[in-house]
Amino acid sequence: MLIGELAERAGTSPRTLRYYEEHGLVRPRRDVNGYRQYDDAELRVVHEIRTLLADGFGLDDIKPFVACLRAGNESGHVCPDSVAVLRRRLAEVDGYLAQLTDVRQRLRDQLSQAVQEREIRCQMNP
Amino acid sequence: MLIGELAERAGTSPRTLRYYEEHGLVRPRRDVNGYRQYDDAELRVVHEIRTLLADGFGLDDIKPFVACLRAGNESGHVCPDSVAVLRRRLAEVDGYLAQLTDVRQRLRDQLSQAVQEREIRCQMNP
DNA sequence: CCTTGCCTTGACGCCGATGTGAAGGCATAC
DNA sequence: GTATGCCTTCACATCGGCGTCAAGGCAAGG
Repeated sequence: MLIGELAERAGTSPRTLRYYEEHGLVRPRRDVNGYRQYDDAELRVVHEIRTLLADGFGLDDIKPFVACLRAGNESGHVCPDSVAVLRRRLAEVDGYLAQLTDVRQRLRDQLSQAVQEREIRCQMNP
Repeated sequence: MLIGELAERAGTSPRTLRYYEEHGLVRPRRDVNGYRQYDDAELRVVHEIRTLLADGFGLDDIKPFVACLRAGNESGHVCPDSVAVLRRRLAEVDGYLAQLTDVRQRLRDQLSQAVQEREIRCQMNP
């Protein structure tokens, strides 16, 4: 499978696949041409990468998951390193959630306060 | 008040204040030197900017709030434009919260699944 | 006069995952 | 031969809120 085909099958671009390779996440063989040649297992790997990216992981965080898959495991998140990353990310997400919840509360407060100010002003200029 | 003093009083840096000015958020007079000269009201403005930034607003979003303050209002979020931005941002934050909540759920699922796999493997290799 | 310490403008660096060319090689079909 | 459509590497652009030099002006005190 050439890079274009894998890109299409994975719903991404050749540029992106080369970027993953540059960061050691994907390792194609090379044809006599110099063309990258991927086997079917790489599709699974790329899907894993994309899913984790969508969940907010960085490429560095994703490495253990890929290694775990390559080690023959059915899923990438059963290995100790993956679990460590999962825990770290979970803590991060909890932090963001707390922050966002605070922000949301402040926003609501400010909105309702703004509305009140308006009502007061309307009573003053009837 | 010179830029260094305002920066210190606002808990930020001269570079940052110049950046705000570049984006039309702060408008100092100029001394004969060419030095920026700020009056005390600007401290309030800078505080508003910093608070909103901390709540995730971009500099463009903040403009209406500053304008509202300059228009003589006691708080920057009572003007219609500010309220519009507040609403938009609230919707955004709700979106992020939903997303993060999903991610969090997936993370927890993957973690518990990983733990289960482990237990199974331990039973197999006692 | 020289140092110190403020100020000025201008411009590049960062971070991360990609887009977007440029310039060229290879393969297949006409 | 040439048109098409893959592929290759190299390298700059994006977004935002600054940090961080660089090179220089101005003020005040020794």
